[in-house]
Amino acid sequence: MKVATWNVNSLTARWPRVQEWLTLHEPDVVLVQETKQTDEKFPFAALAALGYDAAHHGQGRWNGVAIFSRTELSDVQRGLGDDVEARFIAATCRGLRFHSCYVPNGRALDDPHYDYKLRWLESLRVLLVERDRAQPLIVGGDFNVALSDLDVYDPSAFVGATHVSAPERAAFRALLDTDLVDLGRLDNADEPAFTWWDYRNGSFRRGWGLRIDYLLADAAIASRVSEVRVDRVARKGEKPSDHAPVLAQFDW
DNA sequence: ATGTCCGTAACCTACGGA
Repeated sequence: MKVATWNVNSLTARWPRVQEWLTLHEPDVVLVQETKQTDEKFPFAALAALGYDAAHHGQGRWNGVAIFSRTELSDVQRGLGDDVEARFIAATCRGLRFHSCYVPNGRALDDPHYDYKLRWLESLRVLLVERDRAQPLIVGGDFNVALSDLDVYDPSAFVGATHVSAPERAAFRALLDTDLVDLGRLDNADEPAFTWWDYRNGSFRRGWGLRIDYLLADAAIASRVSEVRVDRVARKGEKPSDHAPVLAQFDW
C-alpha cells in the first residue's frame, strides 16, 4: 500500500499538478491539506474519473483537508473537537484509520494563534490517546513544527520563531508518545528530508527548507514499511505547491 | 529578513495569510 501526505496550497490552483502526480505515482491513499475550497468546488467527479473516492472538509478561502482513496472511505469525521476551522478529517478504508491534519501555523510566539496551535495539538493528542488500539492508524499532514534542529536548514535563523519552539516540539512529541512512529525518520536518522521551502528568496534552489510534513503510524504499520521518501520533483516545475509530498510504502 | 504565491473583494490593485 502506498500512502502520501501533501499540502497542495489550493487544490484549485494545484489541480493540474495533482492530477499529473496521481497518475504518475498511483498512491492508494492521499492525505491532503490546504484545499482552500468549499465542498461545492471540490473535484469529486474528476477524482472519481481517476479512480479515487474522496472525503473533504472544506472551508473556502483558507484551510480545508481531504482524503483521496482508491477504495471506498467510511466513517468520516470532519473537524477536531469544537474547532471552527477546517483542519482535520479522518476516515477508514481497508481496515485502516487515516487522519489528515493541517495544524495551525502559530504566526508568532506572542500571537493568540500560537496558543490556538498548542491547544489544537493537545486536542489531537487526546483523540489519539482515546483511539481504538485494535485499529491500525496513520496520522499525516502539515504539522507546522520542525521536530528537531535537523529538520531546519539553519536553526540560528529560527531563534525566537514558531515551528521550532520548545512547547511546539513538546506538543508534537506528545503525539508520538501515544505510540506512533515518525515514518520520515524510520530509516533516516541523519538526512534533513525537508518537505517545505518558502516561495520567496529562491529558498528551494538554496536548500532553505523545513521538515514540517509528516506521516505517523502505529507499530503494526511501521513494522511493514519498506520505503519512505519526500518527492522533491513535485516542488519543481510550473506552479508547484510550496510543500513536497511525503510518500510511504508498506505491505498490507 | 523576506526577492512569492493564493484567494478574495473589487475592479486592472491591495490585502491577509502563509
